[in-house]
Amino acid sequence: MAKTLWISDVLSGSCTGDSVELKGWVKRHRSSGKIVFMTLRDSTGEIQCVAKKADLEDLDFDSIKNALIESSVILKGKVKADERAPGGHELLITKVTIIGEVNAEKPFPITESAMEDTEGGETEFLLDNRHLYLRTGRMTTMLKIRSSIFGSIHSYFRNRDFIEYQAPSFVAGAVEGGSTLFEVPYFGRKAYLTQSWQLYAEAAMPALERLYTIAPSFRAEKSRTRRHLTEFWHAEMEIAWGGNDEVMAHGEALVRHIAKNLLDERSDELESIGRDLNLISRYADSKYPRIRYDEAVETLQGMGVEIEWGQDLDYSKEKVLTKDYDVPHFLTHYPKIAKPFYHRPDPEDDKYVLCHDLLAPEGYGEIIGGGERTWSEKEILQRIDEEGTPREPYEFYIDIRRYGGVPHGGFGMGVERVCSWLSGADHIREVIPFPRDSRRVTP
RNA sequence: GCCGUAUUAGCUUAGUUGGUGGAGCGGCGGACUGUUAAUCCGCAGGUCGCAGGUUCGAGUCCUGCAUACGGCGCCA
Repeated sequence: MAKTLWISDVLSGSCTGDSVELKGWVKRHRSSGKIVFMTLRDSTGEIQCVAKKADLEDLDFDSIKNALIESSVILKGKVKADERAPGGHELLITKVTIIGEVNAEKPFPITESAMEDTEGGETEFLLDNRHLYLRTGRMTTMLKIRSSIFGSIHSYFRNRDFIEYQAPSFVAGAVEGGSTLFEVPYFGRKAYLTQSWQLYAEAAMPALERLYTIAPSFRAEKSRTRRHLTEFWHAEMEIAWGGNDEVMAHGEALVRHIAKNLLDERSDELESIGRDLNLISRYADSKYPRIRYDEAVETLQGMGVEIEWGQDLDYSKEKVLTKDYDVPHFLTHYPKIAKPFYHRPDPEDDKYVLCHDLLAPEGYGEIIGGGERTWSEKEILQRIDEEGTPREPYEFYIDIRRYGGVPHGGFGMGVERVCSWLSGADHIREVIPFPRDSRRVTP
């Protein structure tokens, strides 16, 4: 039963003239009485198959003529090069085996009309039928792009002697603000789903020195935007003996590595969804500029945008700011009052912290947040007290500083945000198989 | 939490100043030996989101509710 021949093999021309067996699903289908044209798809592509009544037994002819969309079939036949076939090759069918029938009373619900571009992304119907929508061309392409990006993250870090390291998903305390924690019952106590690997990564930093992960993070944000999910995949790294600049250099190199690999591995897929490859080349080859928070605020004020020093830069301001950039850029040195305690104050001016965000162009916004950590015991206690944060839940975190603290830092990258940006998706939901947001946990 | 928009057949939708809800796709039946989202003929399929109200009469006007989608704050 194992499958050894894929549609992409046939389309490449390597078996033209051969008698072959193809396994796949019926994508489309048109018949003219004594001839049937059907499009067979598998994970690698689609090919036109032709059944002529004279070439096969009546039973086989009828079964392929009546096979509904998404029926699974095994077709035997001869591969022929033919200019009239989309893709240049077709299969002349001689034998048909229907493996999984589709019932006419409940035909495949995802029709062309259901996938017509309705304003601003996917309809409720497609979201409800996500389990079936996955097998359509656009979703299949997105999943391949996503896989390439995950692979690139692993190869970037592993090629540089980073150790992959896992943190728990059940945690007792917050990384970000407490309001965005998912609370789960835990044998009579309360636990939370993790928002970030970071605090646990810092614990392993003295052991491994260079570490990374790709894992889900959970944020109970009610945000309904094209860049938010409640469950997203988080690529995070942490390095010992490094500061903000080193971490930023890794962030830039990682993103460029992802863009370059994506061009190498998935150019066809990018083009099939209408993505301009020149943009991806530019992201792969350019340096990413770095600007300080103060400069950004001045620029915005110069443009007449209402913003006061100390205020965080929200999405609308990011958009104004990134309008004139055609590559990602870093925003650094935010005011201390806008950031949590684990960001290290700048020794040259402690109004600021040593941090950075990487903002993607084309209006996609923040894809990376990172920086240097507050690494001495004295400084971390001071920062926690300044913020009015209770010490107790962070005792283990403070301990790390009590036993040979060293300068260190890291970043977190929203993998779906990167996928969404590089693929040019309208909505972050398009790049994850089963998206989770504040209103949807099904299917 | 806030603001906005929508809800008509399995899907995408039309529906005028209130007067017996139309179409395309998909499905079923038929014709057709080179189609490209094939074409042509026919058939089935609707508590117009739910509950009230106004009216001789409501898909259409009003009120409430539900659900969804879009956006904001926050963030990756």
